[in-house]
Amino acid sequence: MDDTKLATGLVRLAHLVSRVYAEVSREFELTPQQIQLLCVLLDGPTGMTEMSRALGLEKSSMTGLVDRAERRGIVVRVRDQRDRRACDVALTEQGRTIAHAAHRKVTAQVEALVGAIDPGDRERLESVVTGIVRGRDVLT
Amino acid sequence: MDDTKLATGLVRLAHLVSRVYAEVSREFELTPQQIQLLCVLLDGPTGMTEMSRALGLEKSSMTGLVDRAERRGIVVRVRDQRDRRACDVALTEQGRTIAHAAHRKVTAQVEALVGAIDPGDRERLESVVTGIVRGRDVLT
DNA sequence: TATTGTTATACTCTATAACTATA
DNA sequence: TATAGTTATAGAGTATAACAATA
Repeated sequence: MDDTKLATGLVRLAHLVSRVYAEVSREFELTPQQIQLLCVLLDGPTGMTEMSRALGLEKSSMTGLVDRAERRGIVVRVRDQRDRRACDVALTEQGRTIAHAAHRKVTAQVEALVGAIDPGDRERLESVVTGIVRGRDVLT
Repeated sequence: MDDTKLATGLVRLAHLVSRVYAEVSREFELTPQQIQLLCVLLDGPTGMTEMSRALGLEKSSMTGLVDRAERRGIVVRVRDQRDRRACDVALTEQGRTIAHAAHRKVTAQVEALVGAIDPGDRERLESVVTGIVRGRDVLT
């Protein structure tokens, strides 16, 4: 009974997925973090504080990340009218296009990684992975 | 038939694992990359070129990574006697201790993330995940 | 006073290009 | 010439601490 075998496998699988993420990001000439930012913005929170929590970053790190993303024209800061300390981050049109395209590519490549597996296994794996992730992550 | 559900779940899982990795690394006052380096050295290649391939890094990035790891006393460069251009990187005693401890912690936390699942499912999943990862990754 | 976000600073990570030394 | 690794450089990511503006 090796209680760590599944965990070890999942860690390795996660590394493989990270590699895919990095490769796809490069195709768009962006960093993995910038792609991640775009994907969060697709259907996640938009405030700096909320996003830094979602991404597990300090607020000051968010500032820099958004600064650089803004310089690249993929997001814009929008001042919040109700609370003038706050701001929302919004995708530009280019940002949204890249977000969707990157998501599609990553998904396709990860799917290719998984390859052909028994449909029953697929369903089991899906439900386990979904169970693990549910409520713990905002990312795409 | 949603062909992207599993892939999306795996991407999210990868992010969660990265978070676990980052948190554990912090406990040891090392970066995720340094912990990864230690884990590769536990049973992977030891030459600079081989390792850079295993980690998906440029040789020059490896140089810096190993420089900093060496400064921290967790690895040492050992000159290769047969080929005097090359060097092996070896774990120090402290490095080996940290590598094992970090691996245990990461594994335990991911295992906790997985939670209780049917033993039959677990076995199936193990073999599926192992199949996906086999031959594609050296990391722990 | 508490919260939102930024600035200043220091380190780390990474890639590209040019290089040294050895094979 | 080809290979193993380093150096130089530039940009990106991150955290901590101190700060400004607003609530």
